[in-house]
Amino acid sequence: MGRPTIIDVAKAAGVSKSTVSLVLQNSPSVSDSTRKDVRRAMQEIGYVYNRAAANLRSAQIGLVGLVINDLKNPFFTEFATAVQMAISAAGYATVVANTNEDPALQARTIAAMIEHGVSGLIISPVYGDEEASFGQLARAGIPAMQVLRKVSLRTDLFPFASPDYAAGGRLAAEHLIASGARRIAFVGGIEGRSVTTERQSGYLAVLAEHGIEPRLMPGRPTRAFGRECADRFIDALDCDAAVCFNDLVALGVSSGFASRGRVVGREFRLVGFDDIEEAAQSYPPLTSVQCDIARFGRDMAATLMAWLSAGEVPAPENRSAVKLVVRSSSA
Amino acid sequence: MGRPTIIDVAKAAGVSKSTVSLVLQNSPSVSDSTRKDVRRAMQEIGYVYNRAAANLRSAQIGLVGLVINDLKNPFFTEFATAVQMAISAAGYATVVANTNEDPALQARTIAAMIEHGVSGLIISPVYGDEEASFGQLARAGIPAMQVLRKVSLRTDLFPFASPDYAAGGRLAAEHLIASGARRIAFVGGIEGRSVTTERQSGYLAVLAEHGIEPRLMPGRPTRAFGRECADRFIDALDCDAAVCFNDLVALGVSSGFASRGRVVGREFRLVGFDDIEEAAQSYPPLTSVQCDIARFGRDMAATLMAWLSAGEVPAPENRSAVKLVVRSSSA
DNA sequence: CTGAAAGCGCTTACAG
DNA sequence: CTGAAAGCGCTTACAG
Repeated sequence: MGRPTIIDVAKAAGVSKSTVSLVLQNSPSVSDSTRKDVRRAMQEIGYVYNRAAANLRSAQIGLVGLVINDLKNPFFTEFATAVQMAISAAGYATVVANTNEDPALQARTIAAMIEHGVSGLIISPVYGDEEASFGQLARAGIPAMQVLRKVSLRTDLFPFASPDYAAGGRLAAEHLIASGARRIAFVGGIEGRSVTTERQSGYLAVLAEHGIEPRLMPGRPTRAFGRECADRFIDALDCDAAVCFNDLVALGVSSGFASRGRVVGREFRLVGFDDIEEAAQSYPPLTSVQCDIARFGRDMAATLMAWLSAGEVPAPENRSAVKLVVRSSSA
Repeated sequence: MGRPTIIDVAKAAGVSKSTVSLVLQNSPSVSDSTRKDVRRAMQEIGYVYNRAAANLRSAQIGLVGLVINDLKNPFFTEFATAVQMAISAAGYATVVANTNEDPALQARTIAAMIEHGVSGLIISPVYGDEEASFGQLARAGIPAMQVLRKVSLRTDLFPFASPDYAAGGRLAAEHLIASGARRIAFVGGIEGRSVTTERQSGYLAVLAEHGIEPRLMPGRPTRAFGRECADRFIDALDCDAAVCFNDLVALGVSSGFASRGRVVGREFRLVGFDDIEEAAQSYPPLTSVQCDIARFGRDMAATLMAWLSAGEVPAPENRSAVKLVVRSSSA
């Protein structure tokens, strides 16, 4: 016989199904006693609201898509959980998917989310083939924000927001120079990608101002790459400090130093980027550019909600402030 | 005018809407030329399938809920991404939510997912008030698996699966004894919780067999607690080894030792639990009980799919094999 | 304050 | 192989 419907509730309560529907929507035009009867009937027969049926008739609201390029990276995990919890607190549900840096998977994921009727999306996109993913959204006319990485240039359609990476690069480099470092490398980040370019740009600008030669060591944003670089610093390169593309690389450098019996700090100053939770917990504690990613996630959720419910289109580009948290890895 | 519907497609292609529906379902009873006409019409007018409407009429399939107690913990992150990607590969969508160890939030989350019409759920539950969460599922008759933590005892309704924690505790303790350790602590895990009890039980059994006095140091499953314990080991306690509740605690102990200028290994042997990715990358590399959580996640996805689509009810309780990965933190 | 009717975009028998 | 009709569980005007 399946789940009870509003018709079953109406029968049990002795009213019409319209009245039940009004109760469901907390309409003020239902008398208190009727409301109570209906609510009781729902309890008794175990009624559950069918949101899909409701959405079919009325405007589609209530489902938001969250598409993340690498959900296993703690920086993105923290972002995604903050967004999801804020959206859920606002009464929306979230479909989350990890696209694993795979453009084809991202395109399929977005197609599936559109079919499932999401009202809007927040996308931390993969690099590559943006047309396959963003083209569908443009045609469907679904509000979508791109965050953390600017991949589509159509920021009129897909407003972009991220922490101010360039400013973070500046802060890191200035701090190292102020601490006395002079031979400063920039470690990690895949060449040509927007986030890499931006994080490097602040570093490059500061070094140029001080007449210091930059040393770029591009590479994957992983602990493993950081460990490799630690060996290069110890065996071959003449550096006294490094700004890392992210904290994972920095933690890799730090652990590489440890495995060679050395400790980053005064002799080799190290700065990470993102300030993931682990940065403060590792030994030595890691100096890092703090993006306050949980707060950023909550802001993005609020921005999308305002877009969906009040039609407030976000600014095409928005950069949030960052700051440097100094710990003993650089002092 | 809104999005095009199958009626618009039917008009554009010059067929009835039933035929369009059959094309959508890849029914063999539509001629190839008709199918082509219909597909072309869909392209031209920018039709997108409305899955909610389809589900309303046919059996509800296609949406699976994934409810996770602490999505920021890398162990659960790795589990959740494995499940989500396997489910998505099977053509289902996933609604994911982090319940943040909050029973009330878990109950609200599950209620919302039921309203959104999930066909089934995979739940790594929070401890406490299980009736509020599982009661709804029982009444709604929705297939749901509890994984990683056994919270509801109704395993007939909510089949339970997890790695074999007790066996993991055994392996860890046996390895330490075989390596020569004699004063072995068990560090972390909140007292009385099922996972703690199980992980401790293997350790306790092995120590009893060898006539060794156990030393339980219960506590939060975090890096911070691990660091605290490192100080206690160095300053006060007479121990030569520890089995940790999870890798986070173990990494905390290891980093606590490092901050005191010492390195875990021969002088103090350390074993973690879960074998998260970081275990192999940290210094010194961490010996850990490997649960192969990604594979476990894919298995759970397959089990739920089989339940939903073929009615194969999972066994009430299932434990998957674990193994010990020995690295230098214990040798 | 409440009821009867139409409709949201699909699928599902049932004819032809 | 294709079409006309009913129905999935709601909401939305419109009467009363």
